[in-house]
Amino acid sequence: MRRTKQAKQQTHDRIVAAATRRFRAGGIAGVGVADVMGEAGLTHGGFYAHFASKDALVAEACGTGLAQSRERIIRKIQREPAERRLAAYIDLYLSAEHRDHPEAGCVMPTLSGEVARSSSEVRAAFTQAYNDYRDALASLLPDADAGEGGETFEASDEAMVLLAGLAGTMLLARAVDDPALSERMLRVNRDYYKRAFAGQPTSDVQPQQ
Amino acid sequence: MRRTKQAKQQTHDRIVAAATRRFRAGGIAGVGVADVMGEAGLTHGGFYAHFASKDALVAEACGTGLAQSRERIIRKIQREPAERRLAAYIDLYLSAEHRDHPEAGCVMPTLSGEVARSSSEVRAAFTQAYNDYRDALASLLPDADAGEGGETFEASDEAMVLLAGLAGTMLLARAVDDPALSERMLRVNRDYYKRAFAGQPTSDVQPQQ
DNA sequence: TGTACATCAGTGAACGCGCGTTCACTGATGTAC
DNA sequence: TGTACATCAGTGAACGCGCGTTCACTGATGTAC
Repeated sequence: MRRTKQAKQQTHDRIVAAATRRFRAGGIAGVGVADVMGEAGLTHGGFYAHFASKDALVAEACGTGLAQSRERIIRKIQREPAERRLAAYIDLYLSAEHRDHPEAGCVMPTLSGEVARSSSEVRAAFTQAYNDYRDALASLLPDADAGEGGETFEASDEAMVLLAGLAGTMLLARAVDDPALSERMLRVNRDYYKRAFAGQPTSDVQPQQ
Repeated sequence: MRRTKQAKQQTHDRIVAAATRRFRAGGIAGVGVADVMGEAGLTHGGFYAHFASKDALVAEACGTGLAQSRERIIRKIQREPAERRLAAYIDLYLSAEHRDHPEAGCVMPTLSGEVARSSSEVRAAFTQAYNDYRDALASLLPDADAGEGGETFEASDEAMVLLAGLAGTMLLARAVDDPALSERMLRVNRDYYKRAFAGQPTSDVQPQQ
Protein backbone atom coordinates (compact mmCIF):
# COMPACT_ATOMS: atom_id res chain seq x y z
CA MET A 1 0.00 0.00 0.00
CA ARG A 2 2.55 2.57 -1.06
CA ARG A 3 1.32 6.17 -0.76
CA THR A 4 2.28 9.40 -2.51
CA LYS A 5 4.82 11.64 -0.77
CA GLN A 6 2.13 14.16 0.10
CA ALA A 7 -0.09 11.43 1.55
CA LYS A 8 2.80 10.19 3.68
CA GLN A 9 3.35 13.68 5.08
CA GLN A 10 -0.35 13.90 5.90
CA THR A 11 -0.15 10.57 7.72
CA HIS A 12 2.95 11.78 9.57
CA ASP A 13 1.14 14.92 10.70
CA ARG A 14 -1.90 12.87 11.71
CA ILE A 15 0.30 10.67 13.91
CA VAL A 16 1.89 13.72 15.57
CA ALA A 17 -1.52 15.31 16.14
CA ALA A 18 -2.81 12.07 17.66
CA ALA A 19 0.30 11.85 19.85
CA THR A 20 -0.01 15.36 21.28
CA ARG A 21 -3.64 14.67 22.17
CA ARG A 22 -3.00 11.26 23.71
CA PHE A 23 0.17 12.30 25.56
CA ARG A 24 -1.54 15.34 27.09
CA ALA A 25 -4.42 13.13 28.21
CA GLY A 26 -2.44 10.16 29.54
CA GLY A 27 1.17 11.24 29.93
CA ILE A 28 4.14 10.15 27.83
CA ALA A 29 4.91 7.00 29.81
CA GLY A 30 1.23 6.10 30.06
CA VAL A 31 0.51 6.13 26.33
CA GLY A 32 1.98 3.56 23.96
CA VAL A 33 2.90 3.64 20.29
CA ALA A 34 -0.07 1.39 19.53
CA ASP A 35 -2.40 3.84 21.35
CA VAL A 36 -1.17 6.72 19.24
CA MET A 37 -1.36 4.80 15.96
CA GLY A 38 -4.85 3.61 16.82
CA GLU A 39 -5.96 7.19 17.48
CA ALA A 40 -4.50 8.09 14.07
CA GLY A 41 -6.49 5.27 12.45
CA LEU A 42 -3.49 3.04 11.72
CA THR A 43 -1.91 -0.15 13.06
CA HIS A 44 1.21 0.01 15.21
CA GLY A 45 3.52 -1.79 12.77
CA GLY A 46 3.69 1.13 10.38
CA PHE A 47 5.00 3.49 13.02
CA TYR A 48 8.66 2.99 12.14
CA ALA A 49 8.13 4.10 8.56
CA HIS A 50 7.61 7.57 10.08
CA PHE A 51 9.76 7.76 13.22
CA ALA A 52 13.06 6.25 14.33
CA SER A 53 11.72 5.61 17.83
CA LYS A 54 9.01 6.58 20.30
CA ASP A 55 11.41 9.20 21.62
CA ALA A 56 11.58 10.88 18.21
CA LEU A 57 7.79 11.09 18.19
CA VAL A 58 7.77 12.51 21.72
CA ALA A 59 10.23 15.23 20.69
CA GLU A 60 8.12 16.25 17.71
CA ALA A 61 4.86 16.00 19.64
CA CYS A 62 6.18 18.21 22.47
CA GLY A 63 7.54 20.85 20.12
CA THR A 64 4.65 21.13 17.70
CA GLY A 65 2.11 20.49 20.45
CA LEU A 66 3.28 23.52 22.41
CA ALA A 67 3.49 25.60 19.23
CA GLN A 68 -0.12 24.68 18.44
CA SER A 69 -1.21 25.52 22.00
CA ARG A 70 0.31 28.95 21.49
CA GLU A 71 -1.24 29.52 18.06
CA ARG A 72 -4.69 28.40 19.16
CA ILE A 73 -4.93 30.58 22.25
CA ILE A 74 -3.38 33.63 20.55
CA ARG A 75 -5.84 33.27 17.69
CA LYS A 76 -8.77 33.13 20.08
CA ILE A 77 -7.92 36.46 21.71
CA GLN A 78 -7.34 38.35 18.46
CA ARG A 79 -11.04 39.28 18.41
CA GLU A 80 -10.55 41.35 21.56
CA PRO A 81 -9.38 44.98 21.48
CA ALA A 82 -5.63 45.18 22.14
CA GLU A 83 -5.93 46.43 25.71
CA ARG A 84 -8.17 43.53 26.73
CA ARG A 85 -6.20 40.72 25.08
CA LEU A 86 -3.97 39.85 28.01
CA ALA A 87 -6.92 39.62 30.41
CA ALA A 88 -8.77 37.47 27.87
CA TYR A 89 -5.73 35.22 27.56
CA ILE A 90 -5.50 34.76 31.34
CA ASP A 91 -9.24 34.02 31.55
CA LEU A 92 -8.96 31.40 28.82
CA TYR A 93 -5.86 29.77 30.26
CA LEU A 94 -7.23 29.56 33.80
CA SER A 95 -10.73 28.44 32.79
CA ALA A 96 -12.56 25.34 34.01
CA GLU A 97 -12.88 24.40 30.34
CA HIS A 98 -9.09 24.29 29.98
CA ARG A 99 -8.68 22.39 33.24
CA ASP A 100 -11.21 19.75 32.21
CA HIS A 101 -9.77 19.18 28.73
CA PRO A 102 -6.02 18.66 29.06
CA GLU A 103 -5.96 16.75 25.77
CA ALA A 104 -6.87 19.97 23.94
CA GLY A 105 -4.99 22.35 26.22
CA CYS A 106 -1.53 23.71 26.89
CA VAL A 107 1.36 21.24 26.86
CA MET A 108 3.26 22.84 29.75
CA PRO A 109 1.16 21.69 32.71
CA THR A 110 0.65 18.20 31.30
CA LEU A 111 4.06 17.21 29.93
CA SER A 112 6.77 19.41 31.49
CA GLY A 113 7.32 17.01 34.37
CA GLU A 114 8.07 14.14 32.03
CA VAL A 115 10.01 16.36 29.62
CA ALA A 116 12.43 17.15 32.46
CA ARG A 117 13.23 13.42 32.64
CA SER A 118 13.37 12.91 28.86
CA SER A 119 16.15 12.82 26.28
CA SER A 120 18.00 15.93 25.16
CA GLU A 121 16.11 15.79 21.82
CA VAL A 122 12.80 16.09 23.64
CA ARG A 123 14.05 18.81 25.96
CA ALA A 124 15.58 20.79 23.08
CA ALA A 125 12.31 20.72 21.13
CA PHE A 126 10.41 21.78 24.23
CA THR A 127 12.87 24.60 24.99
CA GLN A 128 12.55 26.02 21.48
CA ALA A 129 8.76 25.98 21.71
CA TYR A 130 8.87 27.50 25.19
CA ASN A 131 10.97 30.43 23.95
CA ASP A 132 8.55 31.05 21.09
CA TYR A 133 5.59 30.88 23.46
CA ARG A 134 7.17 33.29 25.95
CA ASP A 135 8.02 35.79 23.20
CA ALA A 136 4.47 35.65 21.84
CA LEU A 137 3.12 36.28 25.32
CA ALA A 138 5.59 39.12 25.94
CA SER A 139 4.17 40.98 22.93
CA LEU A 140 0.80 41.09 24.71
CA LEU A 141 2.18 42.77 27.81
CA PRO A 142 1.44 46.48 28.38
CA ASP A 143 5.12 47.42 28.73
CA ALA A 144 6.22 45.39 25.72
CA ASP A 145 7.98 48.38 24.13
CA ALA A 146 8.99 50.26 27.27
CA GLY A 147 12.57 49.03 27.00
CA GLU A 148 15.01 51.87 27.65
CA GLY A 149 18.07 52.34 29.84
CA GLY A 150 19.16 48.72 29.42
CA GLU A 151 15.80 47.30 30.51
CA THR A 152 15.09 45.56 27.23
CA PHE A 153 14.26 42.29 28.98
CA GLU A 154 11.36 43.68 30.95
CA ALA A 155 8.45 42.27 28.95
CA SER A 156 10.22 38.95 28.42
CA ASP A 157 10.87 38.66 32.15
CA GLU A 158 7.26 39.37 32.99
CA ALA A 159 6.10 36.81 30.45
CA MET A 160 8.36 34.26 32.17
CA VAL A 161 6.78 34.93 35.54
CA LEU A 162 3.28 34.84 34.12
CA LEU A 163 3.80 31.61 32.18
CA ALA A 164 5.20 29.80 35.20
CA GLY A 165 2.29 31.01 37.31
CA LEU A 166 -0.32 29.94 34.79
CA ALA A 167 1.25 26.51 34.20
CA GLY A 168 1.69 25.93 37.94
CA THR A 169 -1.89 26.94 38.67
CA MET A 170 -3.28 24.57 36.05
CA LEU A 171 -0.99 21.79 37.26
CA LEU A 172 -2.32 22.04 40.81
CA ALA A 173 -5.93 22.77 39.88
CA ARG A 174 -5.94 19.45 38.01
CA ALA A 175 -4.15 17.50 40.73
CA VAL A 176 -6.43 18.31 43.67
CA ASP A 177 -9.49 16.17 44.25
CA ASP A 178 -11.75 18.85 45.73
CA PRO A 179 -13.82 20.67 43.06
CA ALA A 180 -14.40 23.73 45.27
CA LEU A 181 -10.69 24.04 45.99
CA SER A 182 -9.86 23.66 42.31
CA GLU A 183 -12.37 26.37 41.36
CA ARG A 184 -10.98 28.64 44.04
CA MET A 185 -7.43 28.15 42.79
CA LEU A 186 -8.49 29.13 39.27
CA ARG A 187 -10.47 32.17 40.42
CA VAL A 188 -7.89 33.49 42.89
CA ASN A 189 -4.99 33.10 40.47
CA ARG A 190 -7.00 34.56 37.58
CA ASP A 191 -7.79 37.64 39.65
CA TYR A 192 -4.22 37.96 40.83
CA TYR A 193 -2.56 37.71 37.41
CA LYS A 194 -5.05 40.02 35.75
CA ARG A 195 -4.46 42.58 38.49
CA ALA A 196 -0.67 42.21 38.45
CA PHE A 197 -0.06 41.92 34.69
CA ALA A 198 -3.11 43.02 32.73
CA GLY A 199 -3.56 46.36 34.49
CA GLN A 200 -6.96 45.36 35.80
CA PRO A 201 -7.33 47.36 39.04
CA THR A 202 -9.82 45.17 40.92
CA SER A 203 -11.71 41.93 40.59
CA ASP A 204 -15.20 43.38 40.39
CA VAL A 205 -16.67 40.92 37.90
CA GLN A 206 -17.15 37.22 38.58
CA PRO A 207 -16.32 35.24 35.42
CA GLN A 208 -19.04 33.05 33.95
CA GLN A 209 -19.43 29.41 35.13
CA MET B 1 11.65 -14.21 59.01
CA ARG B 2 8.82 -12.82 61.04
CA ARG B 3 9.55 -9.39 62.55
CA THR B 4 8.25 -7.53 65.58
CA LYS B 5 5.39 -5.09 65.01
CA GLN B 6 7.68 -2.13 65.56
CA ALA B 7 10.21 -3.52 63.09
CA LYS B 8 7.47 -3.97 60.52
CA GLN B 9 6.41 -0.34 60.91
CA GLN B 10 10.02 0.75 60.44
CA THR B 11 10.21 -1.30 57.25
CA HIS B 12 6.93 0.21 56.08
CA ASP B 13 8.26 3.72 56.66
CA ARG B 14 11.52 2.84 54.90
CA ILE B 15 9.57 1.68 51.83
CA VAL B 16 7.52 4.90 51.77
CA ALA B 17 10.67 7.02 52.16
CA ALA B 18 12.35 5.09 49.32
CA ALA B 19 9.22 5.53 47.19
CA THR B 20 9.01 9.30 47.62
CA ARG B 21 12.66 9.63 46.62
CA ARG B 22 12.45 7.31 43.63
CA PHE B 23 9.10 8.67 42.38
CA ARG B 24 10.33 12.26 42.54
CA ALA B 25 13.44 11.26 40.61
CA GLY B 26 11.85 9.04 37.96
CA GLY B 27 8.11 9.70 38.01
CA ILE B 28 5.39 7.34 39.22
CA ALA B 29 4.98 5.44 35.95
CA GLY B 30 8.75 5.29 35.43
CA VAL B 31 9.58 3.63 38.76
CA GLY B 32 8.56 0.07 39.56
CA VAL B 33 7.74 -1.74 42.78
CA ALA B 34 11.03 -3.66 42.47
CA ASP B 35 12.93 -0.35 42.13
CA VAL B 36 11.40 0.98 45.33
CA MET B 37 11.93 -2.24 47.30
CA GLY B 38 15.54 -2.39 46.12
CA GLU B 39 16.12 1.19 47.28
CA ALA B 40 14.67 0.16 50.66
CA GLY B 41 17.07 -2.81 50.81
CA LEU B 42 14.40 -5.47 50.27
CA THR B 43 13.25 -7.83 47.53
CA HIS B 44 10.08 -7.11 45.60
CA GLY B 45 8.12 -10.14 46.79
CA GLY B 46 7.63 -8.72 50.27
CA PHE B 47 5.92 -5.62 49.02
CA TYR B 48 2.38 -6.97 49.42
CA ALA B 49 2.87 -7.64 53.10
CA HIS B 50 2.87 -3.82 53.45
CA PHE B 51 0.62 -2.46 50.70
CA ALA B 52 -2.48 -3.70 48.87
CA SER B 53 -1.15 -2.39 45.54
CA LYS B 54 1.31 0.00 43.94
CA ASP B 55 -1.47 2.57 43.94
CA ALA B 56 -1.77 2.38 47.76
CA LEU B 57 1.96 3.07 48.00
CA VAL B 58 1.68 5.99 45.58
CA ALA B 59 -1.08 7.53 47.70
CA GLU B 60 0.95 7.28 50.89
CA ALA B 61 4.15 8.43 49.17
CA CYS B 62 2.45 11.51 47.70
CA GLY B 63 0.82 12.50 50.97
CA THR B 64 3.72 11.98 53.35
CA GLY B 65 6.23 13.08 50.71
CA LEU B 66 4.59 16.48 50.39
CA ALA B 67 4.22 16.74 54.18
CA GLN B 68 7.94 16.06 54.56
CA SER B 69 8.78 18.63 51.87
CA ARG B 70 6.83 21.17 53.88
CA GLU B 71 8.42 20.25 57.23
CA ARG B 72 11.94 20.26 55.84
CA ILE B 73 11.76 23.66 54.17
CA ILE B 74 9.88 25.29 57.07
CA ARG B 75 12.46 23.93 59.49
CA LYS B 76 15.31 25.38 57.44
CA ILE B 77 13.95 28.91 57.57
CA GLN B 78 13.23 28.93 61.31
CA ARG B 79 16.76 30.23 61.89
CA GLU B 80 15.89 33.45 60.10
CA PRO B 81 14.26 36.41 61.85
CA ALA B 82 10.50 36.39 61.27
CA GLU B 83 10.50 39.22 58.72
CA ARG B 84 13.08 37.49 56.52
CA ARG B 85 11.54 34.00 56.56
CA LEU B 86 9.37 34.33 53.49
CA ALA B 87 12.24 35.67 51.38
CA ALA B 88 14.45 32.84 52.66
CA TYR B 89 11.74 30.33 51.74
CA ILE B 90 11.46 31.70 48.20
CA ASP B 91 15.26 31.67 47.78
CA LEU B 92 15.43 28.06 48.93
CA TYR B 93 12.52 26.90 46.78
CA LEU B 94 13.79 28.59 43.62
CA SER B 95 17.44 27.63 44.09
CA ALA B 96 19.64 25.75 41.62
CA GLU B 97 20.21 23.22 44.40
CA HIS B 98 16.47 22.45 44.53
CA ARG B 99 16.22 22.30 40.73
CA ASP B 100 19.11 19.86 40.49
CA HIS B 101 17.89 17.51 43.23
CA PRO B 102 14.24 16.70 42.56
CA GLU B 103 14.54 13.46 44.56
CA ALA B 104 15.07 15.52 47.72
CA GLY B 105 12.80 18.41 46.78
CA CYS B 106 9.18 19.44 46.72
CA VAL B 107 6.65 16.89 45.46
CA MET B 108 4.45 19.40 43.63
CA PRO B 109 6.58 20.10 40.55
CA THR B 110 7.62 16.46 40.14
CA LEU B 111 4.43 14.49 40.74
CA SER B 112 1.40 16.77 40.32
CA GLY B 113 1.08 15.99 36.62
CA GLU B 114 0.80 12.28 37.29
CA VAL B 115 -1.34 12.78 40.40
CA ALA B 116 -3.94 14.52 38.19
CA ARG B 117 -4.22 11.23 36.22
CA SER B 118 -4.16 8.98 39.30
CA SER B 119 -6.82 7.28 41.42
CA SER B 120 -9.01 9.20 43.85
CA GLU B 121 -7.02 7.75 46.78
CA VAL B 122 -3.84 9.32 45.43
CA ARG B 123 -5.52 12.62 44.64
CA ALA B 124 -7.22 12.76 48.06
CA ALA B 125 -3.91 12.21 49.86
CA PHE B 126 -2.28 14.88 47.70
CA THR B 127 -5.12 17.35 48.30
CA GLN B 128 -4.89 16.95 52.07
CA ALA B 129 -1.13 17.54 51.98
CA TYR B 130 -1.58 20.51 49.64
CA ASN B 131 -4.00 22.17 52.06
CA ASP B 132 -1.60 21.68 54.95
CA TYR B 133 1.28 23.06 52.89
CA ARG B 134 -0.70 26.12 51.80
CA ASP B 135 -1.78 26.88 55.38
CA ALA B 136 1.79 26.59 56.63
CA LEU B 137 2.93 28.98 53.90
CA ALA B 138 0.07 31.39 54.63
CA SER B 139 1.33 31.79 58.20
CA LEU B 140 4.59 33.18 56.81
CA LEU B 141 2.90 35.92 54.83
CA PRO B 142 3.12 39.53 56.11
CA ASP B 143 -0.65 40.01 56.13
CA ALA B 144 -1.39 36.68 57.77
CA ASP B 145 -3.50 38.32 60.49
CA ALA B 146 -4.81 41.33 58.58
CA GLY B 147 -8.16 39.65 58.05
CA GLU B 148 -10.96 42.09 58.78
CA GLY B 149 -14.14 43.12 57.00
CA GLY B 150 -14.77 39.59 55.71
CA GLU B 151 -11.32 39.29 54.11
CA THR B 152 -10.23 36.34 56.22
CA PHE B 153 -9.05 34.42 53.18
CA GLU B 154 -6.44 36.97 52.17
CA ALA B 155 -3.29 35.17 53.39
CA SER B 156 -4.57 31.80 52.21
CA ASP B 157 -5.30 33.23 48.78
CA GLU B 158 -1.85 34.75 48.49
CA ALA B 159 -0.27 31.47 49.55
CA MET B 160 -2.22 29.78 46.76
CA VAL B 161 -0.87 32.19 44.16
CA LEU B 162 2.66 31.90 45.48
CA LEU B 163 2.64 28.09 45.63
CA ALA B 164 1.40 27.78 42.06
CA GLY B 165 4.05 30.23 40.89
CA LEU B 166 6.87 28.45 42.69
CA ALA B 167 5.81 24.98 41.53
CA GLY B 168 5.32 26.19 37.95
CA THR B 169 8.70 27.91 37.90
CA MET B 170 10.49 24.79 39.12
CA LEU B 171 8.55 22.64 36.67
CA LEU B 172 9.70 24.72 33.70
CA ALA B 173 13.22 25.40 35.00
CA ARG B 174 13.75 21.64 35.06
CA ALA B 175 12.15 20.99 31.67
CA VAL B 176 14.19 23.42 29.56
CA ASP B 177 17.49 22.24 28.13
CA ASP B 178 19.32 25.59 28.19
CA PRO B 179 21.20 26.18 31.48
CA ALA B 180 21.29 29.97 31.00
CA LEU B 181 17.54 30.06 30.40
CA SER B 182 16.90 27.88 33.43
CA GLU B 183 19.06 30.13 35.64
CA ARG B 184 17.28 33.18 34.31
CA MET B 185 13.87 31.68 35.05
CA LEU B 186 14.89 30.99 38.65
CA ARG B 187 16.42 34.45 39.14
CA VAL B 188 13.61 36.42 37.52
CA ASN B 189 10.88 34.55 39.36
CA ARG B 190 12.76 34.71 42.67
CA ASP B 191 13.04 38.48 42.35
CA TYR B 192 9.43 38.81 41.33
CA TYR B 193 7.93 36.75 44.16
CA LYS B 194 10.13 38.30 46.82
CA ARG B 195 9.12 41.76 45.59
CA ALA B 196 5.43 40.90 45.32
CA PHE B 197 4.99 38.77 48.46
CA ALA B 198 7.94 39.23 50.82
CA GLY B 199 7.85 43.01 50.88
CA GLN B 200 11.31 43.23 49.38
CA PRO B 201 11.27 46.60 47.51
CA THR B 202 13.94 45.96 44.86
CA SER B 203 16.27 43.25 43.61
CA ASP B 204 19.55 44.96 44.54
CA VAL B 205 21.43 41.84 45.62
CA GLN B 206 22.30 38.95 43.31
CA PRO B 207 21.85 35.68 45.20
CA GLN B 208 24.86 33.42 45.46
CA GLN B 209 25.49 30.93 42.59
C1' DT C 1 9.85 -19.81 83.35
C1' DG C 2 9.78 -23.51 79.49
C1' DT C 3 8.00 -25.84 75.71
C1' DA C 4 5.08 -26.51 71.28
C1' DC C 5 2.72 -24.63 67.87
C1' DA C 6 0.73 -20.86 65.01
C1' DT C 7 1.76 -16.67 62.71
C1' DC C 8 3.58 -13.92 59.22
C1' DA C 9 7.60 -10.58 57.26
C1' DG C 10 10.53 -11.34 53.85
C1' DT C 11 12.66 -14.39 49.79
C1' DG C 12 12.91 -15.68 45.10
C1' DA C 13 10.75 -18.00 41.25
C1' DA C 14 6.88 -17.66 38.38
C1' DC C 15 2.44 -15.76 36.22
C1' DG C 16 0.14 -13.02 32.61
C1' DC C 17 0.32 -8.85 30.25
C1' DG C 18 1.48 -4.80 27.56
C1' DC C 19 5.31 -2.40 26.06
C1' DG C 20 8.79 -0.83 22.11
C1' DT C 21 10.59 -2.80 18.28
C1' DT C 22 11.28 -6.12 14.27
C1' DC C 23 9.98 -8.51 10.22
C1' DA C 24 7.84 -11.02 6.28
C1' DC C 25 4.37 -9.74 3.48
C1' DT C 26 0.81 -6.74 0.54
C1' DG C 27 -0.34 -3.96 -3.10
C1' DA C 28 -0.65 0.77 -4.76
C1' DT C 29 2.56 4.13 -6.61
C1' DG C 30 7.01 5.90 -8.81
C1' DT C 31 10.27 5.16 -12.44
C1' DA C 32 12.58 3.36 -16.68
C1' DC C 33 12.03 2.08 -21.18
C1' DT D 1 0.96 6.79 -23.89
C1' DG D 2 1.83 1.73 -22.32
C1' DT D 3 4.18 -1.81 -20.07
C1' DA D 4 7.46 -4.04 -16.48
C1' DC D 5 9.73 -3.66 -12.57
C1' DA D 6 11.39 -1.47 -8.20
C1' DT D 7 9.94 0.95 -4.20
C1' DC D 8 7.97 1.42 0.15
C1' DA D 9 3.66 2.85 3.39
C1' DG D 10 1.00 0.16 5.93
C1' DT D 11 -0.53 -4.69 7.98
C1' DG D 12 -0.43 -8.08 11.47
C1' DA D 13 2.18 -11.64 13.81
C1' DA D 14 6.07 -12.18 16.61
C1' DC D 15 10.29 -10.97 19.57
C1' DG D 16 12.35 -9.98 24.11
C1' DC D 17 11.71 -7.50 28.17
C1' DG D 18 10.09 -5.40 32.41
C1' DC D 19 6.02 -4.56 34.73
C1' DG D 20 2.48 -5.55 38.84
C1' DT D 21 1.09 -9.32 41.21
C1' DT D 22 0.96 -14.20 43.13
C1' DC D 23 2.69 -18.03 45.62
C1' DA D 24 5.26 -21.83 47.96
C1' DC D 25 8.59 -21.57 51.16
C1' DT D 26 11.77 -19.88 55.33
C1' DG D 27 12.60 -19.04 59.91
C1' DA D 28 12.28 -15.68 63.62
C1' DT D 29 8.68 -14.07 66.69
C1' DG D 30 4.05 -14.18 69.22
C1' DT D 31 0.95 -16.97 71.88
C1' DA D 32 -1.09 -20.83 74.62
C1' DC D 33 -0.37 -24.04 78.00
